[in-house]
Amino acid sequence: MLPKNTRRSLPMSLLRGREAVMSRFRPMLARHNVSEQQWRVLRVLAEAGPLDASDVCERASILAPSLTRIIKTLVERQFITVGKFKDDGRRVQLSIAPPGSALIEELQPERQAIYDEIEARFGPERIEQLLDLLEALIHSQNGLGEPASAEDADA
Amino acid sequence: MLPKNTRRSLPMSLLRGREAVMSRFRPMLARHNVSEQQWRVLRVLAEAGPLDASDVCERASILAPSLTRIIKTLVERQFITVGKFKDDGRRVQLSIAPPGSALIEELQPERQAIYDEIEARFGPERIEQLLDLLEALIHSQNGLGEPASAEDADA
DNA sequence: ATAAAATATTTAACGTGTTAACTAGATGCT
DNA sequence: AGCATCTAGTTAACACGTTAAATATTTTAT
Repeated sequence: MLPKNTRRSLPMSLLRGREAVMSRFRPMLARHNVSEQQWRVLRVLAEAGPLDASDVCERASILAPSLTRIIKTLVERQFITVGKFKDDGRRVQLSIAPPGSALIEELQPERQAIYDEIEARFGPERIEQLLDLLEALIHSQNGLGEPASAEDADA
Repeated sequence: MLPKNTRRSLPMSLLRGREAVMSRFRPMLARHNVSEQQWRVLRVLAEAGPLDASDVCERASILAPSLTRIIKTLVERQFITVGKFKDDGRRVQLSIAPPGSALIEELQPERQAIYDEIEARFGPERIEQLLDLLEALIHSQNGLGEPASAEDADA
């Protein structure tokens, strides 16, 4: 059956849930003039080393046109560097630069504190349950509506 | 402990989860030239009758500046009507108009089908679990970081 | 080798998210 | 009444989401 009201629907609840969590982190990011998405790009590059733009898009859940803009501002602020691959002139290699790493390290304690408070209020077990459910949800809906890539077939 | 990697974190998982669900509805909305947010406003007004702008913002999880723009386009397309309250010259009353109701009714079967497929893939029980967890998450984080309104005190 | 198809990224255009500042109308205080 | 304060909504400015189209490069097929 359809969700009767607007409040108990998957899209709305996921939106509100995300907002509830992000509202904790937003002030920290704002103080350092970094957007949510810029921060995700920095973290991905810090975690997974140099990557091409497509990989960053997928890992940070950012669309390519957005990433193009983000790259521009992060390079201007010297948080990342860009280079081209020798064997493929189309691809761009993104790497985190020292100021970028420094920012991540600087914010680490505050991130920790915020995450701890969220966990304390919601409960560590429920966080795990929620993450498991979300992962299952994502996988359950994978590769529908899209032209279906090769991997999804019956491998 | 902090989420080690970018994938298993609450903000990212909530974002991906929402995207997994919304990607099913987006083609339907696109075919009718209605944005996600415009659609939420229409549904809220259809469900809860005439409301002022603040109520719509809260129910549809849309910020006031966005709603101002959305109102403009929905009025132009005659999906809603606006009026002022007699007893309070600041407030705006929003009502759904016949073309708006018609659109909602027209899309109802397709919405149903999409929701059914999501449910079939993910499982009805897990949807309920997820909605319960999200509700708990939202309530657990309520009224933090904000100046703390009167109601939140110790009522 | 060359044209066609595929891939990686960018650009464009429009709508929304987000914060801050602004306007207008309502409330409260003296 | 008159002034400060609060509240509802709008405007402004900038960044991102989203789709479609464009560009450049690589791969595939002939």
